[in-house]
Amino acid sequence: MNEVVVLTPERILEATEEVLRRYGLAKATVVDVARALDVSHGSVYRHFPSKASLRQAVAKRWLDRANAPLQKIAETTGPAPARLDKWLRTMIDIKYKKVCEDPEMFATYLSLAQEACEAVRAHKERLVDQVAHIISDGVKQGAFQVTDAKVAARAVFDATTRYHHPAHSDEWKDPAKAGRIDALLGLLLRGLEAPRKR
Amino acid sequence: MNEVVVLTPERILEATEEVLRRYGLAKATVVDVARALDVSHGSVYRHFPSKASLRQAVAKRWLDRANAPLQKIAETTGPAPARLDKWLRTMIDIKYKKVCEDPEMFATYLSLAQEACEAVRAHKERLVDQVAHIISDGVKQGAFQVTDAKVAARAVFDATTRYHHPAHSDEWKDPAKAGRIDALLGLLLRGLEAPRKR
DNA sequence: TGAATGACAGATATTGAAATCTGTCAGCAC
DNA sequence: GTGCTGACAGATTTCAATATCTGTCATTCA
Repeated sequence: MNEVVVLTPERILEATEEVLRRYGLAKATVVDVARALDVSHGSVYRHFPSKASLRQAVAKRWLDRANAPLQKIAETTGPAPARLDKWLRTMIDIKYKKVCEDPEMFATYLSLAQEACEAVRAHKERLVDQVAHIISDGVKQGAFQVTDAKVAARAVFDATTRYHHPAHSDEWKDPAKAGRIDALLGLLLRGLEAPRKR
Repeated sequence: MNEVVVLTPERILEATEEVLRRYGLAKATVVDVARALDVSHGSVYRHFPSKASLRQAVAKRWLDRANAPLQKIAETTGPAPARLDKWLRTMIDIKYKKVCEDPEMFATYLSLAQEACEAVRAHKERLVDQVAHIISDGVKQGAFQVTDAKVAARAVFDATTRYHHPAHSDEWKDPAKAGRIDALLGLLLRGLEAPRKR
């Protein structure tokens, strides 16, 4: 009787994503998820204490997937300025591609993320740590002049908000975007490389 | 019979703001505005072609009021770096004070602004021009090393988005905010002052 | 004559009853 | 026992009728 696949959190999350894709955030119900898995909705509650926690788990998965490629770049070795440039452009690109490929699903994940703000906070923290790691390398290499890598990383992260924070996604189609990003990243890199005065 | 005050666009805008303050954006109707002025709602349509245009005019007034103190700073003379720092901190402060003093009204104006996106675009353009003006002065003074003041101004404006764009207003109460702003502005000023390589 | 009115049509918002959903739990099946 | 079911109470959402609002315009008034 092991032909019947066991109901795991993983399978539920998979089904939830599918249901969200199909019905959208507003219409997706726990009953729908259960129906997709061909179980009663009570069973879903055996694995997730509430609909909110199920949604949070979906959001977390999504954030983790977005994090992976950036983590890789952060761990590379080589000249820090080029790496930081690459990292920032990749982050911007990931978000941009997500919103272009499937704007509806992007909006869904966005609302989901707003509910799971603690997971988002942790995600941002990880990203800032990656930037701090690159900057720290840059200091060791003598390329960057920075007192506190973490503080500088946060400043760089803040400074690029406009190009990676979903709240601004409707401005990402601006044809002048590429040039503006070049100017911004150039300014930031110069700021990191410049000798400190204050 | 001149005791009866004439109905002017200005008076209508005044009354509209009052109605918005009282009833909130969702509940404020043209009929309410007319009632506040003790005229028929048809009369309001003699001065504004639609409810949307009335709202746009209110938004525009609001943006103009926010612009005035910044314009002053931009027109000051003196060392550009300090002026730029002052200008940016003032902009951040204006927004912060607005949201603290009356969060509800801030939210109202925010929604209003989203509808009047053309007016917002023009407002931002004015602000960037002010920054460009300061940067341009800095270049003349030999303090800044910048090829294109307007491009650099846009980069600075973009970089500070997190602290002046209303979409992030719920993060402005962060106790670490002051330090993060210091780090960000320091980074940007160093970037402007640093000799260009690229 | 030019500003204001108020009645009107169509669009939009409100409301309350009915339907659906969330979360719980006693009981069933393996 | 462990994992699932399905019926249930209370919360939430839907839907359609009802009310209100937006925008127009023929008419009134000074």
